[in-house]
Amino acid sequence: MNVRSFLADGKEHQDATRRHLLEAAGEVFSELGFRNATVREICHRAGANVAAVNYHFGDKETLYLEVLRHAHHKALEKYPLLLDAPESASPEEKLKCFILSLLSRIFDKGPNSWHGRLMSREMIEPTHALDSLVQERIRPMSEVLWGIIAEILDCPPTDERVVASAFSVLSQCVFYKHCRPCVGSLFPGLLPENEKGVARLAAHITDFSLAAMRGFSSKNRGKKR
Amino acid sequence: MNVRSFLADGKEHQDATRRHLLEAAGEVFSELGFRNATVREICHRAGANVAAVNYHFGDKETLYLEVLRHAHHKALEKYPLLLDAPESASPEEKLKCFILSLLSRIFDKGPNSWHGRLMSREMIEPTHALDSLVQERIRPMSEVLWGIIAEILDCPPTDERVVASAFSVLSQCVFYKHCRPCVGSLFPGLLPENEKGVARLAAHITDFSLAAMRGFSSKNRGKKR
DNA sequence: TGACAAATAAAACAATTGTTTGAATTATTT
DNA sequence: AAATAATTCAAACAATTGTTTTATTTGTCA
Repeated sequence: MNVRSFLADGKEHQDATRRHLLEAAGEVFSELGFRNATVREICHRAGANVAAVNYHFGDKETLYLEVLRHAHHKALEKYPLLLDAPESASPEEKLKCFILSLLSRIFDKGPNSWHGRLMSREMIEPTHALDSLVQERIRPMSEVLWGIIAEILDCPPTDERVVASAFSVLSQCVFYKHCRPCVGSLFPGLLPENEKGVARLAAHITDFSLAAMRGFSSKNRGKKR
Repeated sequence: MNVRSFLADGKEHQDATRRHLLEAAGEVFSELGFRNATVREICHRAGANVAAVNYHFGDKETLYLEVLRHAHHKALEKYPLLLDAPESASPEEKLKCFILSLLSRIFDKGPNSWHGRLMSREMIEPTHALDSLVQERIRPMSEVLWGIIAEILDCPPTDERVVASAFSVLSQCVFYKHCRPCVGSLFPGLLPENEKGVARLAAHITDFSLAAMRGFSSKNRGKKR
């Protein structure tokens, strides 16, 4: 069938429709979810024929998998897990960077803003792709977070309080995305509209979580250190 | 068309198919969402003909609205906002009850377990019904929570930290439901499987949030009291 | 019991959607 | 330039789904 992907050597001007399909599909999938997105709408936005998806990707599901992979790659390329935090930074500083990076990915605007939305949607309404998404993307991210929190709590990373606290941090980050219509209807002022808003939200979540964990680790006092 | 709903006086044995449709629709809608749920599957589970939905409710969307109303009524009937907490309880105790009640509604098992799932789904993938859901159900709930947190933080209930902290509490509660497949794949031990698991999760969220807010309010020290 | 309304059932309708087909067009190679 | 492969396109197919229609059954009341 399509052999060009195996020998794409500088011929980026080729595969134009394929790339257009990936971009359009990313938008449509992130807006409507896998099942509600229609191949016709995707092809329309890509300026391609209805048969283009099946010709270039085989079927709708394979296209979706390719879109997820593409988004994963692009999102982490733009926002590394800890942004520009140096290895020597304190765990508190790293946590702040982690939260800001995650929120930035989730609330990214611009032509790639659908990356975060697609990931959020996959977490809520999982397809067959969830397993690999968790293994390749979410687990490594979680392990970084576990490491940071273990340092803050002064616990081994496998301690249940570490995992629970990590989920508490993550939950606050994804909440504003998952429940955006709800939050917007309830208290519009808290929804971040720009980079400044994202930073403000990140600051709150960081403060809240650090205060919580300081309270936790104060119970440990005397056990370690 | 159907006039029995206006004069249903003790004739509960009537409207059997109507009730069966409501129950079946609740299950199917909560499992698949509004658009992915099919009238045929609902009618099949209700043991009714395909035309039953249109005969008894007019169309699929009206059925969905009726199901939401039904679920709202039943869920709050079973789990009041603060459970059995007395009016004189401390705000910390009230917060604990609030969180346990919310989690109980979300993770309720049994024949009515779809109530919480349906609400969660409506928050994530809203239909036209979201507005009334927020006004009738979520806003009153939030105002109770704001009041509790305002007491804990010793702030006026309109303070931005109160609203942000309330969202931090809510986010932790809904996270395990919204991201259940993800959490299960990442760390299965934390997903509550029974009443005891729900209580344990509620305890963690309460501890975490109270510790966070104690840290917050300590910054206020000297300003009030 | 018989007339009338309510409820149910089977079938069909109309719209949507993923996919396939086969011809036409474009690009690449010999 | 001719031949071959790759791509695009219009049309149609097959399956699904919300809704409607029409006939039949059930229940109620005079």
